[in-house]
Amino acid sequence: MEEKEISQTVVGRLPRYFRYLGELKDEGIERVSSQELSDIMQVTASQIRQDLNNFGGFGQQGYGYNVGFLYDEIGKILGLHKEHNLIIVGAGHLGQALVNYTNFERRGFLFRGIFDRDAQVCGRKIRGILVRPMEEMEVFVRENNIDIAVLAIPKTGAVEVAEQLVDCGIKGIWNFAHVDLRVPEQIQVENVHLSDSLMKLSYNLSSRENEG
Amino acid sequence: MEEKEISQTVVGRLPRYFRYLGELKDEGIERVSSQELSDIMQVTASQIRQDLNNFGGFGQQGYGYNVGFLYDEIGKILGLHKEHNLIIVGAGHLGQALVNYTNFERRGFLFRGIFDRDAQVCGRKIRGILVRPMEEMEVFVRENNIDIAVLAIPKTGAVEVAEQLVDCGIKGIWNFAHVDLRVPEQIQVENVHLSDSLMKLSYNLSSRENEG
DNA sequence: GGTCTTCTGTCAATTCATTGACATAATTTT
DNA sequence: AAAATTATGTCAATGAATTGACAGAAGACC
Repeated sequence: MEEKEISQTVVGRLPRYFRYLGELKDEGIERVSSQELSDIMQVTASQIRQDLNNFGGFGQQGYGYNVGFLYDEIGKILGLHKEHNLIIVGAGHLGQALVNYTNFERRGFLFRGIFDRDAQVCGRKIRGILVRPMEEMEVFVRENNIDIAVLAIPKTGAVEVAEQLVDCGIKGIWNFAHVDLRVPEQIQVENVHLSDSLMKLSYNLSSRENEG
Repeated sequence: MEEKEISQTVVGRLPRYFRYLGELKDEGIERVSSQELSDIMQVTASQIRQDLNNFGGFGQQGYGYNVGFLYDEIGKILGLHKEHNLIIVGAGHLGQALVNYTNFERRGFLFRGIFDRDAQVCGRKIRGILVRPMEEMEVFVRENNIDIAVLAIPKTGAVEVAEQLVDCGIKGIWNFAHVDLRVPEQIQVENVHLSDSLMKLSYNLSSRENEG
C-alpha cells in the first residue's frame, strides 16, 4: 500500500507538524501556507513541502494547506485514527507516571494492563488498572489483543521480557529500559533512553563552555 | 578549546558508545577493536572510527582501543566528570519518577530542589528533597549554583517558566513539556517529547502493516 | 630482529537530507 | 474576465552523513 519507504528522519518530524497543526486548528485558523508554517515552526518552507509530499499532495497552489484536513491526514499517517491496546511492564515510578499521563489515551493509546514482578505491588490499582503478576502477562497479551508493550523496567531482565512479548505476538515495544533490544525485524522498537538524552544535554553544556 | 564543531548526529551516538564501553569494562575486557565494537553494537566499524576521531586519536594501530581509557575519555567529552546541580520543576508523577531514578545521581546529576505551583504538594519531601513553591525558584537557582532545570510540567506555563529560568541564569533545560521553547542561543535545550516518540512507534506499526 | 598480521586514522566515494529555484495552477483583485 | 498575486509540487544543486578503501603504524609471532 505504501508507495515508497519513508525515512525515519521524515517520520520523526511528523508529530511536530501534527502538534502545530493541532494548535492552529484550536485557534480556529483554516488555512496555512508552507511559508507561514515555516515562520512558526522554524524550519524551511521547502522542507515542509518536501516532507508532506512524501505522503501525497495535500495542498493547493495559490491557497496553501487546509489546516483541519492536513491535521486529520497526518493523524491518519501516524496511525492515530486507530486504537492501540497497550500494557505497561513495570509498575515503578516511571510506569506509574506513564499510566497517569492521560494524554496518551486521548490519542487512542489505551492502557489495558500493568504488570510487575514484585508481588507486593500486584493487586494494587493505578488509575483504576489492576497491577498483575508477570506470570499472567503472556496470556493477557494474547487474550486482549495487545499490540504495544511499554517496557518501564530496569535493564536487567528487559531483554528477557522483550523476548516473551515477542513470543506472544506483540507488535511494538516502547522501550524505556536502558538497553538495546534485539528483536525480529517485523517488531518495532522505539527507545526512550533518558540518560542518553541527559548526557547529550551535558555534552552541549560543556562544549558551549569550552567555546567561550 | 574545541577545534571543530561536532554534529549533533555524532553527539547523539556518544552515550551509546559510553554505555557499551562501560559494559565491556565491567566484564573486565581491556581492549577492543572497532570491528569488535561494530559486531556488538551493530554499527559499522568505519562509523565508530570516524566518530571517535572527531575527538582525538584514542586508538592505536594494531592494538585497537583501551576500554577503560576510552570509557573515561568519552565520559569527559560528555561532561560526566563534572557535577551538575539540577532542579525539577513540577512534582507530578513524572517529576517524582525522575527524582526517584537514582542512576542520574550516579553520573553526577544531583537533584538539589523540586518546585511545584500546587501549594498542597509543597512542603512534602520526595526522596528526602523538599518540594518548594514556585516563588522560591529564582532565588534558589541563583543561590545554589543550579545549571540544569528539568521541566516536568504541562505545556501550559512551560514557556513562562523557561523564561524565568533563563533570567536567573540557568544553562540548560531538560524539557519534558510538550512544547518547543524559544530561548537565547547560549541556553541548551534537550527535549524529551514522549508523545512524539509514541507517535513514531505508531507510524512504524501502521506502515509495517500496510507493507504486508 | 625480521616477517606477518592487525587495526587505526584518514581520504575518497557514495548515499542521504536539505535547500533553492521555478514552472504552473489556483486564487484574489480590479 | 483579465491581470496580478500567491503558493504548491518538483527538479536540481548543495550540503551532510555514512560507508568503503587503504597506507602505514604498532603489535604478535617465530
